[in-house]
Amino acid sequence: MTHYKSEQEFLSSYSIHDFDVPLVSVDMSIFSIIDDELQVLLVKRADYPEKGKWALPGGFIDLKQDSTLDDTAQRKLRDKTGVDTPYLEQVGTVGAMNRDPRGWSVTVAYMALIAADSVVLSKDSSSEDVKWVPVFQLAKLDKLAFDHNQIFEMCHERLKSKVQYTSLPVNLLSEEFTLTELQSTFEIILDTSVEKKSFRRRVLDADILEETGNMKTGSNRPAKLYRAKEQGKDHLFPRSIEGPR
Amino acid sequence: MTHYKSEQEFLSSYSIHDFDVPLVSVDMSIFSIIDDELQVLLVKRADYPEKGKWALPGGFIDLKQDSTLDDTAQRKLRDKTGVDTPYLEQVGTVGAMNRDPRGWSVTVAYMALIAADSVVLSKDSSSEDVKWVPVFQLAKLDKLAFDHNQIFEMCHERLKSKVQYTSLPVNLLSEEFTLTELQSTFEIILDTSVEKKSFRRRVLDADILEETGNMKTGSNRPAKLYRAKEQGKDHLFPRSIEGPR
DNA sequence: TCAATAGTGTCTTTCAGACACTATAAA
DNA sequence: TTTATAGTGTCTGAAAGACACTATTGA
Repeated sequence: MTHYKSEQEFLSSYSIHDFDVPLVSVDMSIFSIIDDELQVLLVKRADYPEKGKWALPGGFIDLKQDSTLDDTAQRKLRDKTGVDTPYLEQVGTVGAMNRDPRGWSVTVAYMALIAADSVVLSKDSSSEDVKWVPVFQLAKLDKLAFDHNQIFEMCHERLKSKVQYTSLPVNLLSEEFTLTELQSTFEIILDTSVEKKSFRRRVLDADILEETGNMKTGSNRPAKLYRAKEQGKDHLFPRSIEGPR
Repeated sequence: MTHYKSEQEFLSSYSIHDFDVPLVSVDMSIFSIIDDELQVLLVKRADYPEKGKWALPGGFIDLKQDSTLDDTAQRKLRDKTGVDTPYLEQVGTVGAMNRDPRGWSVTVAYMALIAADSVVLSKDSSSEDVKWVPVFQLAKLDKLAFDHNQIFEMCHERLKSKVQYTSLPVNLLSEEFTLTELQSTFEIILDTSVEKKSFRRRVLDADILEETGNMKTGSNRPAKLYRAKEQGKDHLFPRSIEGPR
C-alpha cells in the first residue's frame, strides 16, 4: 500500500465517490481481563486517514478471502492477537455520510472475549503499534479515530448488559478456573460486588460448569477447578444479577 | 431503472465486481397485529435478481439522500407504509460472498413495529405488489428472495425475545389501548397464555403507562384506556414473563 | 494456632403464577 | 337477572440478597 504525505494528498486520490456504494468495514472491541481489570485492545493507525491515532482494530472486507462477515472479523482478530477460537459476537452496525472522510461508510461492530494468557500480540501493515487499555481509562484519556469511541461504547454496553443475565464471562477465563475467579470477572465487568452464595447457587444450579477434578492450591484452602461444559456458548439466566440491595 | 429481459442479461451488465467493495442494503421486517395475528409486510420484486419473488422490503442506501443507516430504514418504511414515527430497531447484519448473485453483499436488517390502523400501503418502483402475511404462515408457504427467510427469522426471534422482558408491544397498538388489548398482543407474539393478574401487576408497577381518562365501552364492564408514557421507548423488566407452569 | 480463602445453611425479599373472588356495563 | 368482560385479594413458589457459619490448606 502506498504511503501518502498528507491526508489531503490521500483523499484527492481516492475515488470511491464515483461509484454509488458506501465503504464497508469491520471494527472490533477485543476484551480481556488483565491485572484484574477489563481491558480493550487498541491499534495505532499507520496510514491516512486518522494516521497516528489510536483505533479499534478492524478493516475492510477481503472480497476474495472472506466468505462471510464473521470470517472478516475472525481474520482481523487472528491478525492482531493470534487467537483463533474466541467468543465473537456481532454488536451492531453504524453507517453515516460523514463518519469517514473518504465518504459514506458503514462499519459492522463486533466484540470478542479472550483469555489474556492465550494472546500473542502482533502488528500488521495497517498498524504501527498495539496495546491493551483499561476500559475505565478509555473514556478519560483517548480520543479514538473516527467514531470509535462511540462504537466502543456500544460494545461495552452490550458486554455489561449480557453479563447481567448470561454466563458470558466464562469466555474471558482460561480453560480451568475457580468459582471465585469467575465471580471476580463478573464483579470487574459489572463494577459492583456480587454476593458469594447467590452467585455460586446461580452458576451451579444452571448446570453449565463441570469439575475438572483438579484443584487450585495456595496458602489457604484449595479451590475446585471448573470448566465450561459448552465452550463459546452462553447460558441465559431467568433473572438478572441484581447487585447489593 | 432499466428493465432487463433476463437475469443473465442483467448480471452481465453489472460491474460492481470491478471495485473491491461489497453491495450494501437495508432489509426490514415490518410487524403489525392484524386480525389478532402477528403479520409481516412483504413486497413482490419487480426487477432482477429474484424478479417475481416475495421479499422483505428494503433496498440500497441513497448516498445523497440518507445521512445515516437509520435514515435509509426510515425512508424505506415510509415508502411502503406511509408510517413516519414507528418503533425501529436494528437487528443485525448479514454479509456473505454468495447471498446475492451480483456479488459480495451486506445487508443490515431492521425490524419495525407499527399499529395497523396507521398504515396506508403503497408500492414503489421496485415492487409490483405489497401484502401482509401472518408470521405463522410464512414458514410453511413462502420461500422468499435471497436469504430473506433467514433474515426474517432473525427479526422474529429478536421480537419474541424482547417481548419476554420489555414493554415493546405497546408500539404495536394505537395510541390508546386497554390492558386486555395489551395483554393480548403479548400473547399473540409469545404464542402462549399470560396470567391476567401477574400481567397487570407487572405492567402497572413498572409505571410506564398512564390513564388517558377515557374508557372503552361495549356490552360489558367498560375498560380503562391507557397510553404509553414514553412513546417509542421500551421498559426492561427485572424478570421475564414465564408463561404457565 | 492463625491467617486466608473456599464453601455452606438458612432467613428474608422480590416478583411471577394460580385461581377464586368482586365490579360494572348492556341486553 | 344474565352474560360478558374488567379488575382485585391473596396464597404459593422460585430465585436472589444478606450474613453468619463451617472447612481446609500453608505457614
